[in-house]
Amino acid sequence: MKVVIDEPIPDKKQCVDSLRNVLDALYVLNGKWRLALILSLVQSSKRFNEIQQELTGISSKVLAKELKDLELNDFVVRQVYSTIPVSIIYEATAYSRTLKNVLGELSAWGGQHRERIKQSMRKQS
Amino acid sequence: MKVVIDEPIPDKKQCVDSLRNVLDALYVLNGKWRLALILSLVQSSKRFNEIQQELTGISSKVLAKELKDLELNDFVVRQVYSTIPVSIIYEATAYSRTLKNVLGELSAWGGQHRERIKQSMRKQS
DNA sequence: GTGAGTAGTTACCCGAAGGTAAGCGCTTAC
DNA sequence: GTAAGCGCTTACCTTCGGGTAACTACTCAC
Repeated sequence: MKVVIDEPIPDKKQCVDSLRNVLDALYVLNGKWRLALILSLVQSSKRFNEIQQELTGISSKVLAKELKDLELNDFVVRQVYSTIPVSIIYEATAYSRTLKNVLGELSAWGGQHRERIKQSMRKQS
Repeated sequence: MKVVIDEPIPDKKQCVDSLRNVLDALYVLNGKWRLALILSLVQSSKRFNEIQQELTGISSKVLAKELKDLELNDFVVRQVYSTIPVSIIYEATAYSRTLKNVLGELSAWGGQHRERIKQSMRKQS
């Protein structure tokens, strides 16, 4: 590891790296519903219609597409249980659960963000 | 079958709340460049062209639009310094810095996600 | 005055994301 | 047999995020 003195900002490399990491993460996680869908399934496995009820507003078309994508990328498993009639349950994989901290922080931030918005609404009126 | 305590999952409310929080957070933070742009400016204030070089691939049009959006939402301040010629510096606000944990977790996850992808590439070849 | 740099704006275009609505194959309930 | 629920699929359409490229207005250096 050679240290080069002509780097004005000391930890520039770290900055560039973390930027790249975030860009890479966004590449997979980007989308209106994706992270929320993962969170929903991490909280508990669900069937198609249950998810659709929880994520109010998502259309069946988009949900089906998102589930397929997430299955391909190993975030979700589609389990078919041979009950009568068959139950189709979507389950989060262990890999989805590596997003636990991300989702936790995002939820915390989202909560305080909503509070902030409420405050600024009050001021305006 | 109706159980008297008709909440089967003990902390269901928490689940629904965190889901709503994530949805609310995504509403503001969603977009291909948004979070990366915020991170870049949290790391250090920059001028227009510097940002464009760091976020390789972003067009001037999209960058200008994103900066305007972020300024409106109080994530970024556009500072004009009357040097000769004037320097226009974009700075992250304190509110951007409340995203520190989110960005940290996202970066950490992005890093290990890239490793994982590399592994699976190797297996396939 | 010519070229380069800064900080954008404008016009045009494309593709993907996402919404709407309808339908399908299956089964169970009435 | 008819309706209703489940798990989707299909066709259609709209919106918008985003890319390209050209251009502007200003200043400085040569």
